[in-house]
Amino acid sequence: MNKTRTSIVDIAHAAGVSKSTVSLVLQGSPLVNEKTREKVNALIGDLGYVYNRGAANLRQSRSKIIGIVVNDLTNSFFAELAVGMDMMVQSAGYVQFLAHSGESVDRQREVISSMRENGIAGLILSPARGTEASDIKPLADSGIPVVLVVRNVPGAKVSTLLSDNYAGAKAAIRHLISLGHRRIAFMGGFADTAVFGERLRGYRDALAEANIPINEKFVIHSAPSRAGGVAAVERMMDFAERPTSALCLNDAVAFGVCDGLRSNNIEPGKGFGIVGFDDVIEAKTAVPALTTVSVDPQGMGQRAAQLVLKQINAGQTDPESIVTSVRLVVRQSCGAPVKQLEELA
Amino acid sequence: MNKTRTSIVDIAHAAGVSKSTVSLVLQGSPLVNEKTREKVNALIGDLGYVYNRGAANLRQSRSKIIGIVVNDLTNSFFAELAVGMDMMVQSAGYVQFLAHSGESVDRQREVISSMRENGIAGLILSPARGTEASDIKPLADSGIPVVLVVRNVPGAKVSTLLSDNYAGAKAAIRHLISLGHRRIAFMGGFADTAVFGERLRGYRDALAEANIPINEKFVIHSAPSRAGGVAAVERMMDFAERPTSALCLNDAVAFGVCDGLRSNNIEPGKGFGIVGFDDVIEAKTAVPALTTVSVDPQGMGQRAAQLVLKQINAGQTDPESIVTSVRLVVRQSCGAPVKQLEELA
DNA sequence: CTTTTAATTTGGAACGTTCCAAAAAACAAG
DNA sequence: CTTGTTTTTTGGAACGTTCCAAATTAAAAG
Repeated sequence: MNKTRTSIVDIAHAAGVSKSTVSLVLQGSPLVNEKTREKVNALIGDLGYVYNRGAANLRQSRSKIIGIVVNDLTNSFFAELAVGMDMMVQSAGYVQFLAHSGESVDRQREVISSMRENGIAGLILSPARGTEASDIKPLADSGIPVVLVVRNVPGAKVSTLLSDNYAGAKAAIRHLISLGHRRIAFMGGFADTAVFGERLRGYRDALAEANIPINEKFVIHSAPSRAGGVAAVERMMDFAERPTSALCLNDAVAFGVCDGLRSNNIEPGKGFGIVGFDDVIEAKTAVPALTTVSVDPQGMGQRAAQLVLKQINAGQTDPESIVTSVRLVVRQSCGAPVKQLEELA
Repeated sequence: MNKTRTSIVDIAHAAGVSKSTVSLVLQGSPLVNEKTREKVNALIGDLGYVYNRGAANLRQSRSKIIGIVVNDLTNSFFAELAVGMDMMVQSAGYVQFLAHSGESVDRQREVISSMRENGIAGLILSPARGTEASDIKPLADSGIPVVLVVRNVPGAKVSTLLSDNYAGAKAAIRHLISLGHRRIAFMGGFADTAVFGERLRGYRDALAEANIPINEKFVIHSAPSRAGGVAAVERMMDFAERPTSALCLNDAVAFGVCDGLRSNNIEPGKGFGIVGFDDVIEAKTAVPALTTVSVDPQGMGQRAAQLVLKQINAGQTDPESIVTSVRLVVRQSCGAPVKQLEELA
């Protein structure tokens, strides 16, 4: 109903002080006298004043807004990542523009440029497939800290926070080998992402280490989703010599593989060993509980937020590359007894 | 590297025109001469100018920012809801503050007040459990359109967009009855939410309609999550006379129920009929594919965004209450042949 | 070449803050 | 009562836009 929002000068007028004093009160300055502070604070409540952070941002030419762009919010791994960031960002007194690129680089470009116009202080980006260094260059050049999470972008000179995909995959394969498996597949994903490449490399190296020859047919490409997991199993059923177990690109694929096996009357975890990757929240409660490489997306989100906040506060700093460690959580789906392996650095 | 961001007056100076003219160009006004427009646009590219939307917002005292608060992003129903909103919001040229309240009203309050300080033009809220009318009153009073989605808040005089929980539950139960079930449970959820109440009411009425007496033991409360579904089954296994099927509060619970049945060696969809609610993306590909009441969260998100955008553009309008229709999607988990029932109003 | 009309351009105030240098007030010491 | 010190308060400029009324320029008409 108010024609015009009440401002700092309205309360200054009501309190019989200057707008500067009110401003001082607002920022909790120790310079102001206790009595005037009280008077002003009372008026703030009474007149229903709401602080205009936009005006402050303009004057100070810095904002308390962090941009977050996530490639796929409907994937629970990324949703949890976003939640982790959200926690950190909020508790640092910032707000976030959180957008979903849906794996579209065009969309991502639009969103980033819009965030830029709105004056973000930093950006956390979980890049869409196909993102190029040029997509983030202008931002970084203008001095806005950028942190890349989960996926890297070749050639980008910004900070990154990636999980140790190589070590995780290697640990998973070693475990399957220790259970006696020799015909081990790698399911899900396409060759165009760094994540896929690193995990596959871990798979290959672990097999080589155990002197198990690699059967290229056992690397089964498919969409990195639940449906992709089903598809991969269908493909596998045609093989003359079938694998006895599989490492999946991520948990979504692993669940799909379980589904696919069931519709072929194979009991996941009994007739076939499955290891996922990511340790999404449902991994624990699924039946069979999923053996998986735990990445702790929420924790990763928090670290990413901390990193960008640190860079914002420090002014410009050199890009930092962090690889977060990962651990294999052994549950039922690989057919092993339940126990937690210790953290592997 | 730039000490100071280049502004409208910098390019005005470079182009030898006034800042007003540049402003006109920026807003695509037809008043400006084609040649000057070109000159200005060229300079904008060359000098790497980026529009400062914050300054514009300040001057115009309206923004292009929409606040979205979601109670639980890690639940894929809400994640998809958010994605639907995101699409609509972006394509209308707005950006969004998207925050996750984690079902905490305190958190939600903080987040809303922070959004208010940052000058949102409208708010879409999927409220945390326990939200009260007073939590949104100040916003609504100051003329900012608010749209409540999925859950209602008693006493709040704002627009709402809810799905037809009652009709959906009723349709689901009728279907189970038509398949010959008589002992039907209702699993998941607690009595303190409106959604639970409405779905339960549909359950009761459908049973009453068929003259099936209601066994209060068959309403099994539990957390509205996958783990809650497992827990509900455990509870059920102790019953002397067990249900033969269940309507679950939502799909997450339904998946949990499948898990729980399997660990008791009951095959979901064969030994026990299950119907979910929401139709999340995995419902289709799960094994068995989940029979569920489809709510189309993404579509709902879009409609919510449209509604709030409409209200923003229309200035202040009266609150509007929309109930979105819902349809039963019959898949495998209830043991029926696959077919789609038509939309029920 | 003047007048009228239409097309373009332009200062400057305003939006709600912060920040600075400086003024005012309060207090203490001589 | 001065003077010096400390505490508190204060105008006014600035941030980067938009918007208005008015000025300037170009085109058309006479």
